[in-house]
Amino acid sequence: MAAVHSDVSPQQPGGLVSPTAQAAAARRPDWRSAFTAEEVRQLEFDRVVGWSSLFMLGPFVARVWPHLALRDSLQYVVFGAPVVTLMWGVSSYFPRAYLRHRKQAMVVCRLTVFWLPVVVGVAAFDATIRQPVALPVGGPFLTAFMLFLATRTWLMVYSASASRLRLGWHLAVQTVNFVRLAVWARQPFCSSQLLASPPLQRVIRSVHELAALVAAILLPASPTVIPQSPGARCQALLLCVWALVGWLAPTVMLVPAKPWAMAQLTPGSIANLVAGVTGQPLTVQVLCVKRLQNAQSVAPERFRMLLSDGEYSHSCMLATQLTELVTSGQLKEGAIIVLHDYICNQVQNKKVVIVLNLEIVQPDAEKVGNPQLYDKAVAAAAPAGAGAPPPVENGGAAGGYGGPPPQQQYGGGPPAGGYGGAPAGGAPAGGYGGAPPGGPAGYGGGPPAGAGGYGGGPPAGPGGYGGAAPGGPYGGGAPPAPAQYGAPPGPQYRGSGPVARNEAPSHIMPINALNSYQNRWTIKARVTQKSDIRRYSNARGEGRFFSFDLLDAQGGEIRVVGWNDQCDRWEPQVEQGKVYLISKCSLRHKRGNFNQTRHQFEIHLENQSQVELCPDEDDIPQLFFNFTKISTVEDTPPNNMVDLCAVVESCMDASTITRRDGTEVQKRPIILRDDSGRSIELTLWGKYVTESGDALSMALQQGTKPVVAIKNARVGEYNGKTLSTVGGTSILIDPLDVPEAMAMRQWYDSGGAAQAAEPLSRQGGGGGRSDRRVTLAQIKDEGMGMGERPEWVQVNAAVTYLRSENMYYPACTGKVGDRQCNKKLQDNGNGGWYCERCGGEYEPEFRYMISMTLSDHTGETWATAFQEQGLDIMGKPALEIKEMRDTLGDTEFGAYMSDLTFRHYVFKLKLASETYNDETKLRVNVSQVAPLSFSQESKKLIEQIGMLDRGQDPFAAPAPGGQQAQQAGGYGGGYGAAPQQQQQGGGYGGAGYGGAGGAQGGYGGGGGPQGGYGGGGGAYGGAPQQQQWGGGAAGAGGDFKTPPNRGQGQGGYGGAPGGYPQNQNNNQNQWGQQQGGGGYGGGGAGAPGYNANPANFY
DNA sequence: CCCCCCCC
Repeated sequence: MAAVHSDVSPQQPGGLVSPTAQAAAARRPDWRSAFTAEEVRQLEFDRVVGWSSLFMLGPFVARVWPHLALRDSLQYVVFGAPVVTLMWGVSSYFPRAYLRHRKQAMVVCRLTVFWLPVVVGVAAFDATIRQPVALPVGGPFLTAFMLFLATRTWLMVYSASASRLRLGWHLAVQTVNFVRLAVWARQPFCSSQLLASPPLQRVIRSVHELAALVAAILLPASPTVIPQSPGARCQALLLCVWALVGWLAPTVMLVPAKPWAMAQLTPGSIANLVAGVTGQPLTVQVLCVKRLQNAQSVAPERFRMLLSDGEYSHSCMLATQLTELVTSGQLKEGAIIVLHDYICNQVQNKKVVIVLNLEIVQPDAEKVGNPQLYDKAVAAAAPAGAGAPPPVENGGAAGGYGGPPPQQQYGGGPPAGGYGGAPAGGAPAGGYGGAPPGGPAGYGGGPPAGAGGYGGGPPAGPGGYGGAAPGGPYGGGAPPAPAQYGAPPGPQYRGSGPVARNEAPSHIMPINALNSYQNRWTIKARVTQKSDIRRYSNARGEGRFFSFDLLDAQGGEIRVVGWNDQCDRWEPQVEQGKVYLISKCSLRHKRGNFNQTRHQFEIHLENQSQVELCPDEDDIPQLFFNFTKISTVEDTPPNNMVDLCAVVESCMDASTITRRDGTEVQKRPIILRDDSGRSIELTLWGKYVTESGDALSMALQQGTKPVVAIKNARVGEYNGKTLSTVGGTSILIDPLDVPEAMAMRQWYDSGGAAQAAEPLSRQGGGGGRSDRRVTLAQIKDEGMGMGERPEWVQVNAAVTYLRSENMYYPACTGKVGDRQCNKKLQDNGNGGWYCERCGGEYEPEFRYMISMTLSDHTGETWATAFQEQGLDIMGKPALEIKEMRDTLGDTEFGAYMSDLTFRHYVFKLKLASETYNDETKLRVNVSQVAPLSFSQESKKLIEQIGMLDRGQDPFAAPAPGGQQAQQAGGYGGGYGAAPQQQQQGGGYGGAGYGGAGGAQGGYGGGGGPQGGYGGGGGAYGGAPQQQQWGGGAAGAGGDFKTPPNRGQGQGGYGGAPGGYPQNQNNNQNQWGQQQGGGGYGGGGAGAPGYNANPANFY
């Protein structure tokens, strides 16, 4: 029985109860007696619902909490806690107060309820699903999740409006929710690459925010309206619809992300490619892959592909950074690929398309259709004045996701509302971001009536976004020459009207599109790493330089180098982490192993170069990671760079190392482990010891094992595999915005810590030392050091004998290179010392070379200690020992020496084989002497005992490190994963085609997060089966059931006007021009393009 | 215009 609640007067909370009963109730613990049976029923009901909600919300909150930004958390606390408390909590503890304050509570609830889905749902949930683990069940699972969340919201809204639902209904929903939670809690995270895309997240957020706003405005503000009334119910229902729609929209978009991409080739792709229409991912088939014959032998290997959209084909170049896709066999003939990023350059009357980023959807497929070469088709068609395919704006905003099928007859003039893109702007939502008021009028009206059709001309498109787009280029029949744009206009251009004016800013190019065909460019990027000034001197003289690495919003990386004067000029100005506009520099092929960026070029600063600080852009990630698991480092050749996300298991003490040139450097090894079941040693060098090492060891001392995200750690081969920091290494400790780090934390805290980790760096049984701890007997038994390479081990042993003969020698102080010669000098009899190696007389330095025996409980060995270690053992410089020996008597000196024996140390020994007189023997050199640390030794023993307990052999030799060298994946997956494309879409859409900026609109930087993905509440759907352009009107509120099938020409996807974000400076006139210029379609969907693992962006 | 990534 629903809705029995009647308003209770605040003045008479117990009005229905007699004073006697009230007094009795105050004395008695049972509060029920203070109320009527009806009230008691209501209160009992509220209590049950309240507690079950709390119980359910609790685990959810606990789970998403770590993923919430502070702002979101605060919102949750501010809005979420009161609603739960007021609505239900109070009713349990203070029923009377609850009744008295019920009205006020309802007001708070009502407001809060609008926020809850926004806060908990969008922020928290999006945060959790940014984890790029792609579960096969992700889609359906998310759908289920969304449904139930929506249902729950529904109930809350309903209740908040003073309506009542049967307890049974609540309980049923809660039960299902419990089940759902139980299932969900078992999954690492749900994931969808599509839903995880930043633009889509922004869109979803915007939808919710707008919906919340609308709901808040529509609902009456006075609490008196809230109690039972048909109006209140109606509002409640409206809210429920909103909740459902808000949640379902992303869900529906999510599920078919992949199937869409695979559905079929994008019609008109080739025409678009050649026309240089970018902004939408194009699904095409690779018909042929050929290596380019290159005149220069040094030039990198390049490939050419014949791409087909099923109807036409065109030859395109593959960017060299994608070469590996071909050489590794991933990209081959027949493959269905999605082009995410490409550029088209006019080179000597030929259109050269370079594919910068692609995704392989299907590695192998039957040839689709019978495509003809596009160039030939155009040539044949042009004279005839018909037939050649115009560039097709797929996913034109209103024009529908699939865009018109190429076979569509344009010539006959568009149907009413035709490609004018349907009044997309007319979507009620009006563009959630609060699209410019002029929006609908601007381009909604479709093409001018007099257009007389689209003219049937060959590619008319390019004229559009060149921006010149004079009113109505179509209709006239003569298409404007395709604009030479080379570089797509950047986000700056979006919606800013024609750009053929003088104040046109220079092109902001995606870094990945920089190429040697184009020298007027500007890039906008963040400095992710900056080097120190380095000085060098070589045959050509002395010089200095510095460099910094850039990352832009599309994930492109490139290094900038400044030499000499430019170094002096820019080094002080460029700051790590800041965003700059950079232009007028030169591009060179990158050389050498020092540049870890994924770009084939390097930017060099010149006299006229501009490096201009910009306000920060959230769109530009701080760092770009391409994480690998520790286990894969085993097969990574030395000197490769890897990015790792791992738990810091332990952190050793810092020590100072003397380099060969005598300079000193700090070193601090740490042990990393991850969920691949392996661990590895990472040596922090130099500044990393203090910058990161100190924080890490502090955290470890406090008992937490930090998670680190590391970019550019260098793989080394020493006792298995090790890692080192280099100048370009970045270490983030417990980064909140790196989902992988969150997942790693989650893994570690939920059982990962207890899992065994097999070390990739061969090392002792723990205690954090990097060399294996052995006994002297083991050295002999296992034949250590008898292989080709020396081995380093540690032993806990005592010096049992120090041979005093020849324990020091006169060493040559001459220089060999930058090191001291140290060869033994010959006494030439006249007080001089002669060096055979240096060929002259040198001052001697007495240095140690001590032969001694070491013993432990298992055996004994001879070993040699040189200068530094000798000093540690003898406690005095060799010269002093020499003087003692020369002056003291044998007995006294012998007593001094024997006093030095039977002291216990932890020795680091270098074991190597040595062949002398055809006899191969083990040579044992002491390379480090450390006094025994009893606590450390005890720890080690405890560990070893523990291993015995677990049935492991604490003395077992570790498995040899992987030796096989296999070229690491390099660009393959990682690169392809970067979402680089699309950025232009918004630009084109806005400027030229007059359509809404695509989803990408938001992506490109400058703004317009709302970039037109569909419009407000309902924009998504539409998808009526009409074969026309446009159809976008339907976008306003179509059904959400069926996603429009890409390529079938349904309208709808775009729907909304969103493309013109409000932060653009459009004025009405410009809109008008755009309408004229572009008219058809519009930017557009483009959503599927984002399934390119944007999770790598932070 | 071109630089070292360290140690046993």
